[in-house]
Amino acid sequence: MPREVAERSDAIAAVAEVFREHGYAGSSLATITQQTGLGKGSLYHFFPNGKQEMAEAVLEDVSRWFEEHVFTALRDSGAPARGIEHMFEAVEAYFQSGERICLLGAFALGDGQEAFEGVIHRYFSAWTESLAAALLRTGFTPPKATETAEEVVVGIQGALVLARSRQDPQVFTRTLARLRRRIPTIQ
Amino acid sequence: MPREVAERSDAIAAVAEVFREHGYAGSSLATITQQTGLGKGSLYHFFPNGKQEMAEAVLEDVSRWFEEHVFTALRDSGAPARGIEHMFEAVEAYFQSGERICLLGAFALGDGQEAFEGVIHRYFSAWTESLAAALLRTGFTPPKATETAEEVVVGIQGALVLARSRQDPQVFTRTLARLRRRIPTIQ
DNA sequence: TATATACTGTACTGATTAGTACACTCAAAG
DNA sequence: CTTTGAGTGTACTAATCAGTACAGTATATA
Repeated sequence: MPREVAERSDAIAAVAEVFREHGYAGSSLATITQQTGLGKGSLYHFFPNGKQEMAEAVLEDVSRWFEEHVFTALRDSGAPARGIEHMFEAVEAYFQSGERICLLGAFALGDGQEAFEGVIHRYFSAWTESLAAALLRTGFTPPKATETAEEVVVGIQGALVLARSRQDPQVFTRTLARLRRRIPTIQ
Repeated sequence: MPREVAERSDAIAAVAEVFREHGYAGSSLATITQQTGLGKGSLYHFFPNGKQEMAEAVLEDVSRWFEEHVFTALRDSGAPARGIEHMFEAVEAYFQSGERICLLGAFALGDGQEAFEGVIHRYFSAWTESLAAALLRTGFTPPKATETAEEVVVGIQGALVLARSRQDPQVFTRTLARLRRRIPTIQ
C-alpha cells in the first residue's frame, strides 16, 4: 500500500468541502483529517498557522477562481454581452445548479465573519463592480447598470439560501433564468 | 445587590443575539453565559437538553414572530395589498434596515443545517406560500404570483448576505424598494 | 549510492468543550 | 412563620479541542 502524497492545491480543495459542509467553527481538526484523509502532519505542513490559514487559503482560492473564470470575462471590454452570458453559465456550473452553497456568503453570515471580512468584501465588490461595468458597456445607463448588477448578485446569493433551505435546487435555476431576462442584451 | 431573575422568553431573546453573532457551532457555552449574563444553572434550567434545545427554541421563536407579525397579515383574505405592504414594513424594521441578519438563513447555510432543517424548511415555505397567495388575491396570475413571491424572498435573503458582506446596510433598503416596485398593486 | 527535502503519522500537551450535580436564594402561597 | 419550587452559582468530569514535536518515508537530484 503506497503512501498517499498530496500537494497544497489538493489539500485546499478537500478542506473547502469540509468548510462547505460544516462551516468554520463546525469543522474541527478531527473532522477535517477524517473527511480529507489528510493527517495533522500534512495539514500543518501546508498550513502552518492552522485552521485560520486553511480558511484563508480556501476563501482566497474561491476568490481566485471567480476572478479568473468570471470577473476577467466581465472585464473584457470587447464583448460585454458574451462576458455576462459566460458569467451565468460559469455560476450555474460552479454552484452545481443550486446544490452547492457559496462559501463566501456562508462565511459572511456565519462565524468567521470578522476574521475574513477583507476577502469577503473584496469578492463581492469585485463581482458587483465588474458586472456593473459590463452592463454599462452593453448600453445600460450608469445608475441602471449599478442597480441591475446588485440585483443579479443579490438574486444569486438569495437563491442559494432558499435552495438550501427548501432543499429545492430548482429555486436556483429558476432565479438564474429570471435574472437573465432582466438583461435584454444577452437574450 | 439583588439577584437577577430571568424567565425563559428573556433567555431566548438573549441567546438569539449570541447565535446571530457567532453562529451555532461558534457559540460556546462560555460565550453564551458571558454574553447573556445567564449562568449555566439558569441555561440548563430553561433548556435541559442544552445547546441544541437553545437553538431550537430560538429558531422557533423567530418563526413564531414571523408567523404572527408577517404571515398572518399576508393570509388576511380581506386586504392582500395591505398585508404585503405590512410585510415590507415589518421586514425592514425586523432586520433593522439591513444591519441584522436572518438567523434562519444563516443556519441554513451554516453548521446546524441538518439538525434544524425542519424549522428552516417550514419558515421559508410559509413565507413564500403566504406571499404567493396574497399576490394571487391582488390579481396576479397563479404562475406570476408564485414566481414573484419567490423573487421577493430570494431578494430579501440575498440582500442580507450582501449587506453584511459589503458592510453596507443600504443594499438592503435599496433591494426592498426595488422589490416593492415589482408589485404595482401596493404602489 | 548519498543527500536533501517534501510530505506524513503519531504521541503528546494544556486549554476548552458540553454537560452534571447540587447546594443555595428568595419570592409567593399557605 | 413555613413550605415550596423556580431560578441561580459553582465546582466538577470526561471528552474533545487546536496546536506542537519529531521521527519516519519516499522521491528527486547529484
